[in-house]
Parts: sequence; structure tokens; C-alpha cells
Amino acid sequence: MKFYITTPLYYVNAEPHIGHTYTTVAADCLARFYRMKEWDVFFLTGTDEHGQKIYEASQNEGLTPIELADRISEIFKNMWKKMNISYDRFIRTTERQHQEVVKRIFKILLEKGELYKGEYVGFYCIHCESYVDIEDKSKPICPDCKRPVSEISETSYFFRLSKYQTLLENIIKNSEIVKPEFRKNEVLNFVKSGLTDISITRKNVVWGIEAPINEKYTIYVWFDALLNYLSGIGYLYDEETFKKYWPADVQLIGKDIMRFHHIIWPALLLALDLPLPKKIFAHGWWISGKEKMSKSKGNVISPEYYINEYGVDPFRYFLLREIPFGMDGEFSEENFKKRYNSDLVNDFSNLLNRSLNLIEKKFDGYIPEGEIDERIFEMSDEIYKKYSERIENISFSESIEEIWKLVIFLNKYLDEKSPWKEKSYDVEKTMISIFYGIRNLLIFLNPFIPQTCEKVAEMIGLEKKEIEKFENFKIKYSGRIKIRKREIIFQRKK
RNA sequence: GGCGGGGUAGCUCAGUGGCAGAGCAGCCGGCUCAUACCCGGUAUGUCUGGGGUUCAAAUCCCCAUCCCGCCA
Repeated sequence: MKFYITTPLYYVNAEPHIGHTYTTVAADCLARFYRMKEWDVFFLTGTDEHGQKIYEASQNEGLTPIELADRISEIFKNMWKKMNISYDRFIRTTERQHQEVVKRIFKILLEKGELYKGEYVGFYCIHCESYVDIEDKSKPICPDCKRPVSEISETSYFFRLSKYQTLLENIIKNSEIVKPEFRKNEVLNFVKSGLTDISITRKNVVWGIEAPINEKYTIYVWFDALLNYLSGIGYLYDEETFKKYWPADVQLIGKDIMRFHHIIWPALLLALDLPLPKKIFAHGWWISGKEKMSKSKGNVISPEYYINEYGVDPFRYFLLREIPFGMDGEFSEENFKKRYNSDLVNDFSNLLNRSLNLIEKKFDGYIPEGEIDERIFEMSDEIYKKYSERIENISFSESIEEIWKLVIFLNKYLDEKSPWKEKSYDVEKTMISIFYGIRNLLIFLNPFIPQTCEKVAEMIGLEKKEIEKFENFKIKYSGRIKIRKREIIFQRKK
């Protein structure tokens, strides 16, 4: 089995913020989950580096566009390193190979008659690099960026998007491609309202891939960027890899770029006679103080702050646990702290600490040998089933809820057995069972908080590889295992 | 203006015709190995308002109202 997952390519006009981080952490979690199932996973992310905005931004900083792109894409890479993002490839749209693929696709589509040369008459926003509809013709302002726009008339190459209207309607209605479910109608209504062909070349934008024709055009940055999902896995140059991974299993996007991904992207694939991705999931936004975050409002959440203050894993945990993927959610330190203290400290970290403490006191740090309470395995089995279903549905928070049942069970189990009491019996059995319960927790939580799981595994005397496969949650070890050290994994915050 | 989703406990929300629920916050108690934690118990509701269908409505229908999303 294979699993191909993508994030959008991030535009290099800004440094990574919480939105980028959110998508990428979610993708990472899925990638790790399927690797633990021993599927052949390919996780693609990267940066989108062409277009007018990049050109302008580079000029403002006295750089060439590629210098700017080099710098920002490096910042993204560093951020993903910090966040433990396990991508298989980081693609940049300025790479020679990607550019070649885009050009060849352009040619193929042109030859197939999917592109045609036409005349665009209307308004154009230079900044947004897009043709815009203007409500009030006497005051031509870009509906998006609010800058003045000019009326133009120019020739351009168009993609026959309109041709796919009916086909797209049927596909959207009858497939899982638009996720979450509640977005389906929205997209469908838009398609039904009529699709117009879209211009995919630009005359006055120099920073872009040259169209492979005898005229001076560059390729529209969105067309260029979308094709990374194909060029990233070898389309037209490494057919073997491409065949192995295409179609994408899950493509994650923010809800702001649904139009491109739920309509234009599938239409392009249809034009290329390629199968469509199975799911394109649009997640919600993190808001701050009831408003969307923006620099001007000064309510931007800084990933760095939370990483430094609480650690990478608590940050990853919060992003995936706090709200259902797909919904908007409020990001506040108050909510973060509550989640951190109650889930990670009180439930999880304290479970580890009290358990290891008992093993040290009662058994000198050795995991006792003997019978294990079968309920641990039965429960793990059940949890794993539900957890898998939920992850396959891209419901991170519900998956964690499922795993948490084991955390709660283990705390309760310890209390019921009270191995610290003089008159308690079955102390060996209790502590072995707790040990295996914790081991299974580490396996289940590994896609979400990998660094922590690895650290705890090391603490309790396990190898990293023991917690890297889901299969392993059924294994019972032979031989003595000794706790290597006991330390508090998450400190309570006031 | 059109289409769609929603309004349920202090908060976030689940609940598609059969005794109103979960988590967090609260309250009471127990325990005390552990990071004052954990465990158990417990209160809380005009299910937005009004009308209708039904033996029975948070749930189905109609009207109103408010919030959100997409489109124009």
C-alpha cells in the first residue's frame, strides 16, 4: 500500500506563520501514521517562488528574486526541522526540473487543444497578478487587495475550464474529493453558477516560468504552483516513481485556496487524462481574539513563542487536539495552557512519573516479569481500530480522544490496584501491565508527538524502533527491561 | 438579495422521533505512589422564540429572529 500526501507550496513572500505550521504538522502526522502502518509514504511540501509579488518584494529588499526565494525557502526548511516535519521532498518551483515539467505540460495541453489563445478585456490587478471583476467601474479597485486596478486588453493563453463544468459537478457530487463534507455544497454551487476559462499566461510578469512558445509570456504562478504535485513525484521524468504514488491520497489545503484546488486543479488533471486525488481536505483557520490573525491587528500567534515556552510537541499536540480539523478555532495562551496542563501534564506526564516511580521503588527499576493483564491488549486493539478509522477520516482531535481512553484507563487501573499499599496484591502483574500500556501509548501517540515518544521510550528502556510500527503494540518482550531514568516529561505551567 | 450551515450546561460542542449528554470549569468526598495530582460522586438546562404534525419533538414541518460561510 502507498500513501501520497501533499501540503500546498508556501509562497515565499512571507515567513512561516501558524497557518503554514498547522497544515504541515497535520500532513506530518498523517505521513507518520501511514509509515507506522508500514505503507510506502511520500510526503511532499515546498515553496512557491514565482510571480509579481515575489518580484516586488525582492526589489524592496534590494535583492534579486532568486536571492529572496533562497532565503525564505531556507527559513521554511529550518522551521520544519524545528517542528520535526518528516517530509520526503521539499520542492521549490524554481528548480530546473519542476520548470521543465511545467513547460512540457503547457505544451501537451496546447497540443491537445486544452489551451487556446484568446483576448482578455477587463481589469487586471498587477499586485495580485490576476484578472478581477470590478463592481463599480468608476472606481476600479481590486476586490482583494484594494489597490487601484487598470483596464487592459491583451492576448493570453486560456485553459478551457468551462469545458469541465458538468464533469466536475458529477465528480464532486459522487466522490470524496471535496472534504470536509460540509464544503461540498459550497464548491458545487460555485461550479453550477458557471465556470469561465482562465488565463494562464502573463505578459508583463518577468519572474515566472517562460511559456514554451514563440512569444514572450510567462506562466501564471498558480498554474505553475499546482503542477508541483505532479512534478514532485516524477511526472514526465521518472514514470516509475510517478506511477507508484499517483494519485495523491490526501491533499491538505487551507480553506482560502479551495477554488484552485477543488475546481481548477481537478480540471487540469482531467485535461491531462490523469486520475484525480482521493481527498482534498480544506482545514479551518486559527483565529485570535475572535478575529482572523493579521499583522495589522497585532494579534498574530508566533509558533516560535509556543515552541520555546512549551516545546514542539505540546504545540503540535494542541494544534491537532484542540479543534476538529476543518473548523476554525480560537488560539489563545489560556486555551493552550489549559490543554497542556490538563492533558499533557496531569494525565500523561503524571501517569509516567507515578508509574516509573513505583517501578523504581518496588522493583529497583526493573520491569517485573510474569503475567500481563489481557485487558491492556484488548483495549489497545479496540482503540487502535477506532483511532485508525478516525485518522483515515482526517479527524485528528477525535483520534487523540480515542487514544486518551487508554491514558485514562491506565490512571484508573493504577488507582484500583493501588500497588503502593502494603496489603495490595498482584503488584507485579499491575506494574507489567502498566508498562505495556505505556508502551502502547507511545506507539499510538508517535505520529502526534514523536520527539516525546522517543524520549520516553528511551527512558523506560525501549529502543526507538519498538514504537515505530503499529504491529508492535501486540508484542510481549522476553528478557529483563530496566528503566534507564525517570524525569518529568512535561512541567506544569502556572 | 440567493444558497448552505448553525443557535443545546458557565465554556467548547455531541446528540435524525422514545427518560436531555460529553469534555473542561464548578461543588462534595475518597485516596495519597505521583508534578496539590489521581479516583469516585454530584449539580446545572424556557434544547433561540412562536406555531404545527405525533401517543411521543432538541430531533419532522411552517413562521420569526440572531450568528457564520459561499456567491451576487
